[in-house]
Amino acid sequence: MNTNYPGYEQVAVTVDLVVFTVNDDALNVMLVKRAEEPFADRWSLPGGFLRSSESLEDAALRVLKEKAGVEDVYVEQLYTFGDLARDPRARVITVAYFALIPWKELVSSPSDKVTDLMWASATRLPKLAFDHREIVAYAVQRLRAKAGYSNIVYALMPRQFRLSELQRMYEIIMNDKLDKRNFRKRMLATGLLQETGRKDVAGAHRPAMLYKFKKMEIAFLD
Amino acid sequence: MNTNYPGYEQVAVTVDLVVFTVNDDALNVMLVKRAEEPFADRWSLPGGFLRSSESLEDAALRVLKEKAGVEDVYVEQLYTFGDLARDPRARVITVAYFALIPWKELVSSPSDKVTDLMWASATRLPKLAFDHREIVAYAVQRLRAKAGYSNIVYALMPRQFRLSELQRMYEIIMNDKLDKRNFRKRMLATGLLQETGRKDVAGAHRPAMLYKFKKMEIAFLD
DNA sequence: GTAGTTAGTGTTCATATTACACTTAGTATA
DNA sequence: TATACTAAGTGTAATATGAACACTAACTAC
Repeated sequence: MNTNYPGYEQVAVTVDLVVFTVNDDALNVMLVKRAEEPFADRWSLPGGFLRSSESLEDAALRVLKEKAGVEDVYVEQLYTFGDLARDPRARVITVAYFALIPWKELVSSPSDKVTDLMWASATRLPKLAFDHREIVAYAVQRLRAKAGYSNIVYALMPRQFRLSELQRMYEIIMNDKLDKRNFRKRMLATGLLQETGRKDVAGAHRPAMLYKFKKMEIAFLD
Repeated sequence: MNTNYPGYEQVAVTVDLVVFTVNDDALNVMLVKRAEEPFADRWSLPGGFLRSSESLEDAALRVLKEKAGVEDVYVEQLYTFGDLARDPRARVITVAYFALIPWKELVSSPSDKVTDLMWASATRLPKLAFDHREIVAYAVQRLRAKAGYSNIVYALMPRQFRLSELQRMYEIIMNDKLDKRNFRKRMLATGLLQETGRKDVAGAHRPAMLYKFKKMEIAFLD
């Protein structure tokens, strides 16, 4: 790079991802096992160095594709962590992103090739490398806040779903029980849901109407 | 730095500040005139390169002290901008912060020495260097959102103030007119305000009670 | 055909938000 | 010293919002 700038000192930049999915009644975070020092063999967030030929967002999408094998999912910049001691070897700042992926998109993805990958409950994380525990905590906080005032939860749902599944999603993320009637009233009042006309016939009980989102955009509510 | 890391490529990191103050019935942003290329003589946000010996937050505070001559003001990380083309000379990503400073703290500060400095209305900015216009727009959006659900506006107020001044501050930031009675009811209901017992006697009218904040911390409301 | 399971539906009550107009306490000046 | 001027300060009624709450419907399994 051009080093004409005065005051320039070398700092490395990485991009780390907090990839959320909901499965097994829990909010799960994607972790990868580090192969190299520092923190070899320790679980960590998927990430990588920013290349000089790609934007931050491009880097985040690249990591997401490499590690999770997915594209076209919800990604948002979270925060930039730059404490001096966060990497014991060198000065590295990391731009953290978070991503939301419906579980169904993951089981069909080619990420099975990656062996040193796990999904850990966001509330029961193993020891993580660097300051990644702090990054996850921040991401959970952001996700909960946004679930409260936007329809961001959409990004975790499959294409069609029962209202009870949508309610369960909210309950898992917010870690709270919701009233069925009030929930349905509120959701339908947004005008963002559409009946598909199809019913799901799973189980020994009354079939449920399947819904989908009219648009996939994330919007502020109220 | 240690370059053992695989995949590392050189990227420079700067910190830029969107410093807000309210004066003259307008939300103003601090601008400095660039001395050097690129964008020499163009107005820009105050900023500087991240030094390898300081954290991101330290860098933001350093810039704030150098350019605005203030310490102990509200500072919050805004967003990190990293498009490829944002700096025509080299690959530079910038971690943007925004700061809130009561106007009264500025007039008494030694920043008068800095000559190439101006305060521009956030809605009537001159042409800015780099992608700084976009950064300001993002900061305004964040400030407005936070004014709606937190007491962040406190950070723009002097130590003592009339309720009508506080109302005016909200009106300027939100660009909206508020009802006097409802505003006072709501503010007093938060329990965060305290009468000082002193009245301000400015002008040919009934004197107003002066209030102060019980704590300076920024809190979420409701 | 009976038991089991989830889907689906309205109303009431409490709380929060909005709209709205007059009196009070001071200064300036005729 | 009375009158005009200005901003401070105050309450209530109407409306909208959010919370609590229980039964019937539709299907499968046995």
